[in-house]
Amino acid sequence: MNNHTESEENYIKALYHLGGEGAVASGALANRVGAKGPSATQAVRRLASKGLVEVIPYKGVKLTLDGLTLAKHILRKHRLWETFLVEKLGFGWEEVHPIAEQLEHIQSHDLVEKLADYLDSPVHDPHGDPIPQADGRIPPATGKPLQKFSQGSSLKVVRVEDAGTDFFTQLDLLEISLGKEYTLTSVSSFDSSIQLQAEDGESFWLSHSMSSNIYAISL
Amino acid sequence: MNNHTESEENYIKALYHLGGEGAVASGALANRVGAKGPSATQAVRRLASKGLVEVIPYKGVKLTLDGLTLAKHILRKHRLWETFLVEKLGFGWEEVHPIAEQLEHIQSHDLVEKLADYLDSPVHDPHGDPIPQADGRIPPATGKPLQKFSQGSSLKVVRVEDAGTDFFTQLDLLEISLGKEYTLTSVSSFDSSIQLQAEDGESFWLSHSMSSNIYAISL
DNA sequence: AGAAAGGTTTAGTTTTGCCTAAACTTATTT
DNA sequence: AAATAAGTTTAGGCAAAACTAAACCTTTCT
Repeated sequence: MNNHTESEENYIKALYHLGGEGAVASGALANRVGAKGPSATQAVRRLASKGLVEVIPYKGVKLTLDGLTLAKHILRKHRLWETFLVEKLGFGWEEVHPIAEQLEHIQSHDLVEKLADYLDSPVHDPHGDPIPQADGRIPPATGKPLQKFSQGSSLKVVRVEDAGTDFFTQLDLLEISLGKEYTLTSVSSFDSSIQLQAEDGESFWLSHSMSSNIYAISL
Repeated sequence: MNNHTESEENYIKALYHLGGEGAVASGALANRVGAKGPSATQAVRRLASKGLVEVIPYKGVKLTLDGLTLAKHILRKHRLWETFLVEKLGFGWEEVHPIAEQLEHIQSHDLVEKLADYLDSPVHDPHGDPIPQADGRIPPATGKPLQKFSQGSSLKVVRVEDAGTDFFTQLDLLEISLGKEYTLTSVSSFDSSIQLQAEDGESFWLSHSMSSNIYAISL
């Protein structure tokens, strides 16, 4: 009951991302894993026979408790590896996802815990996403999107959504990174773009599509 | 031509271990990868169609140049990961092999080179085995087995064969590790066991089966 | 040289995991 | 309420990778 294929783990992960503890349509699932409908239906049957999901035909698929536990464990590994890649090996945050997708399937309880220790038991990964802990608990996701802040507020960037390579490149260009602090100096009522002022006084504009993927807490 | 399955890589690795650049019988190959004869025959056909091996039916299988390059690259990854697991994560040298067998299949050129940098471009892994370099060159395997040394010689342990968990446990018990220096004080002509004296003056006996798996250089 | 032994390959089956095309359910629209 | 659209599942293939049983080369022994 401890032995899962990479494909199975990918479906479990997708299910968790799409629905959490709730039900997911097979089409959406197929889409997420990059497969066609029938492949998902079939995969889901295999998962059901292992007790990892519950299916109501034509309605949706839902993780069981076992499936949920597995999903969180895989996510834990994924985010620990991402942390390792950025913190220790010096990768940029846009590069780590595909590599962590491979590393998350490595099976060794010892390895995961030794890696976590080595990284000083991190609670957030390089994107600011919470890392599920060994006991299955998940730290709360912090921050709210930038455009939820009102003009004049001081804020600290704590998380960014994984919105593709171009998004990350743009972040790097603007020298935005986790922990940086800004003041929201202006909000355009025309296109919802916002203006941030950095601590050094420099200020710049951010499009709506940029700011909606950047999360911050107010200071 | 850059995309290989885990199974394929395992056959390539086995081929390299068994025969290096020379030919290997399909039975021995099957044995090494833990499969039956027909599975090996079939796998070898797949490899041949990708240009990684040359087959002479009923005679043997041989790595092509491409196959050899791939084999060395996998071995490089394997030994770099073993080094990481021991040096950075604090694993014992008897624990790392099965984990490295999984990690060696991770595909990312960047990852391998960043890992090597992070480990300060090591030339030997935790067992003293040479790590193939990025250009494909392999540092010479150093040392000769302990029983090749004559009484009275001073030596330094530089390599141990992977002779199973019990062997490593025994090494740990005797506090033998790479880099340690000893004087060979005595050789039994009866059972070929030998006596070593450590730098602190402590001396102990080693059976033939222990000493034949320990390699050293003379000082 | 002929026969037995040993190892290798072929033949046919199984499981995972993907695909396309066709059938079937559910939801929406008129 | 019937028809159509949209989404889901079944049916039937295909490739990788393993297996057993049977056929086939090689080598070795008498």
